[in-house]
Amino acid sequence: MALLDIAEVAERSGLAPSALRYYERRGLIASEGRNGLRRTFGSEVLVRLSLVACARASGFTLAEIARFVTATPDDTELRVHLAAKAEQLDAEIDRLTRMRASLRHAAVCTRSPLVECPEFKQAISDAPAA
Amino acid sequence: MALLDIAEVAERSGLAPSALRYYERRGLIASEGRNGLRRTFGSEVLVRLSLVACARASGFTLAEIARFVTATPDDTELRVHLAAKAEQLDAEIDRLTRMRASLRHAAVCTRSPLVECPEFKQAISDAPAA
DNA sequence: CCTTGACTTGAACCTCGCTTCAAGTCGAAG
DNA sequence: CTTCGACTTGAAGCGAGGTTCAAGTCAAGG
Repeated sequence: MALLDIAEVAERSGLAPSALRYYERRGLIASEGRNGLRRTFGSEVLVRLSLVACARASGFTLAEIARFVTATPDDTELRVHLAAKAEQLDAEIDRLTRMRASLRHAAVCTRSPLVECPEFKQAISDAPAA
Repeated sequence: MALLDIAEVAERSGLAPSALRYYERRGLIASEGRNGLRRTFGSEVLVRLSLVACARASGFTLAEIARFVTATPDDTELRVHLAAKAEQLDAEIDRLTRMRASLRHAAVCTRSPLVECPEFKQAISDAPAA
């Protein structure tokens, strides 16, 4: 099993070396050891980084992700947090779906200014919490 | 038509006065005039702030929002941008939907650590761009 | 008129997620 | 052995989205 150095991990993950060091500092990833001063990583770090990317894209902060990657099944507090986060994602999916509809309308609308269009406003404001 | 002062707008919008001043500076909102030095706003600023909140929650930057709130139908470049943004929202909705499924699974999973669960990984990695 | 509360301003500050910089280290290759 | 490229470190910096602070202003009320 070949260890990867930071440049390789960076190349294959699409992240900057500086970001990898930052992530290590924040506890999201860990190197396996050192070759001199240089970090060496197992190939599973790539899977970890893929998860990090996905979570970030879903609105998790790095602190949340760091918390999550070390989680074990008996971590009840985290489970509650995850369930709550899933609820948040429900709301966000709703919101994005509506905003997408508004944007699609705005892309063809003839009203001036666009944001005063009743149809646009309607799509935006179909919110339970107005 | 009663003009609102910044404290009232802040109260009713849930934003800090400092945020309102910041938004004004960035061109997202405008006061109607001044009472002495104090800003006075028309009640339609509340609708505007609602739109701003919605757009922010959908991933727009303040610069994008400022651009958008002044848009007119002949603004072709912006229309292209809006259509592209709607596509982005498509992808993001997909992503969030998958992440939500992963979180729901993680909330009940018995695997340790949670992120090594194959089912979890599967839900995350059902990505066209892995 | 005076007082006062809440505004104003501009600049410095904060968090987050990074990046850049300067000075130093060191393994690998020749 | 020397050289050198790419790493290391810690600190300072960046942009985004704000917040806080200190000093000043002023309308409204008494």
